[in-house]
Amino acid sequence: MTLRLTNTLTKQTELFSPIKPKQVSIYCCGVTVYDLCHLGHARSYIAWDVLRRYFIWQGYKVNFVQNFTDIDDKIIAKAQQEGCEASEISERNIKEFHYDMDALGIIRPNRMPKATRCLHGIISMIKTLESKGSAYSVDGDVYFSVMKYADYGKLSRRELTDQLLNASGRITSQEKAQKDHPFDFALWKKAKENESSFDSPWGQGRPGWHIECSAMVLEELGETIDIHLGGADLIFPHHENEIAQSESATGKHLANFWLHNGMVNVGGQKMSKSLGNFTTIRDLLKEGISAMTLRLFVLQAHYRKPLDFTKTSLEAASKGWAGLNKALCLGLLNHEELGWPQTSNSTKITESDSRSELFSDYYQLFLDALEDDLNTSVALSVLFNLARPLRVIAKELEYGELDLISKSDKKELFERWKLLIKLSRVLGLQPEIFSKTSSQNNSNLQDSDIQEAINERNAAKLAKNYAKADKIRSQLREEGIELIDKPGGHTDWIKN
RNA sequence: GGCGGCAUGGCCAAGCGGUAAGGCAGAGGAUUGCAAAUCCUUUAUCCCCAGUUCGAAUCUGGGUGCCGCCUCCA
Repeated sequence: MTLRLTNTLTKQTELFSPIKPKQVSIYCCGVTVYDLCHLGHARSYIAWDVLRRYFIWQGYKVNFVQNFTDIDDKIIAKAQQEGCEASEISERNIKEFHYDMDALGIIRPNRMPKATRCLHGIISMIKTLESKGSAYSVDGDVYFSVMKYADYGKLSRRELTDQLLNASGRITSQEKAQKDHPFDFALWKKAKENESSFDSPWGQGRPGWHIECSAMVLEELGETIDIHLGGADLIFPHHENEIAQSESATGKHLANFWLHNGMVNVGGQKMSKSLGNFTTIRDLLKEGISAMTLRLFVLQAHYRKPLDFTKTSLEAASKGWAGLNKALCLGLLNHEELGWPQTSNSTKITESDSRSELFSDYYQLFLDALEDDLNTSVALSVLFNLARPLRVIAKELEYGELDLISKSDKKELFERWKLLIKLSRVLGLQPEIFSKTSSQNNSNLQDSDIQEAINERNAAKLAKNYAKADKIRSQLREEGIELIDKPGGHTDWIKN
């Protein structure tokens, strides 16, 4: 295999080779659980889900760890606002996080440690850093000394002296006074009054933001891991600081590969909580945007590039998915007519049996695309090309022209469909079977009412009373019911 | 001020030196009483200028515009 990934550390697209053969250790920076996740989070975790599915597909044993930051200023602020414990806020949002990620079809990480449950490892690492002279404490706060780490800035490629101090305007004057160097950062923060806090050798307090990841990587995966993941906005300072801490503490490289995903933009600007221009995953799902549409939307762009979120682009993805889904559903809904074996809608990703001789060129294109730094745009184009003839069949089935398809064609089509299903699964795209009488029926009409209206319209059509027929049709349309006339006088309907 | 990214058809988006994937929209066609839905066909020389090369969207230099990061951030 020849997987190539763009490594932020070297700025090169490098051949990936794991520390242990056929095994890969991955750490992914998770969310701070103070609120619902938005589309930006979805993009990040969908991209990394595809990376993980690729490894599983290729027979790797993947150990994927992703943290929950369950204690921080915003969680504390929200708890005070709601008059509850910080843990209530974080536990609630962890549940919400799982709900959204499960809905998006993201495979759950093998382990999801919480910062507040890793205090032992965190404190022990801070002590190590203190003993090595990389950290110092000031009145209950502990800081990491950036000048003690020679390679500081190697990930984000910046010279501290060239940086605008306090560009974000978020540093307090107290902090400034305590620090030896302006870029020193907190490992442990002294608790303010009435704040959730934990015991430590430095008094009551809580861990700084960066240290939890360093401690968790060490505890869960070891000193050096294969891949470290996160959003591009974490490169500096978060990942830079993580490297400084971990490498100062262990003397080893933290991660061989650093991968960063690009941001989701809105009107050219980054989607973020602080700008208030975000759309939550929950809202999108509630609006009826399907999880697979969101996956397709995200995967149509390369993971490292910015992706602009607009209503139009989402609609385009939705329609694109509808077409792909039609092909994917073919073998599940119409296997009897086609004489195909019944296939379960399994979600399993396996390498075995997915290399069909008939369509090895598609297979190869797809594999090459993913191995080229996760080029999901090209991978998707393979899927669409694979799906096209299947969509034709779906249409012919609808019109009862099945006898036009020869037996050998049916067999070949089955191979094509099987490959499509399997490759789609690597991208996490699962067929979504909708019944027209879905529970989300928001119109007041019963199925029987609709059928009655259709009968009435068909009678009008036979009498060539088209004005009446069209009136019935437009009335139904206002209720969100779209009529589909089929040959032979039969009329089907779908709900928009 | 420093570091980094991006600029491809109406919109989104691949492309990594050999003459532009894919999705959406549009147009034409099949089908239809007309529609809708569906399927088929079809639409670009790649921000500007200068260079390297037999050949550049792709490399080099110079512009222009947009965005991200510089201690909340996926």
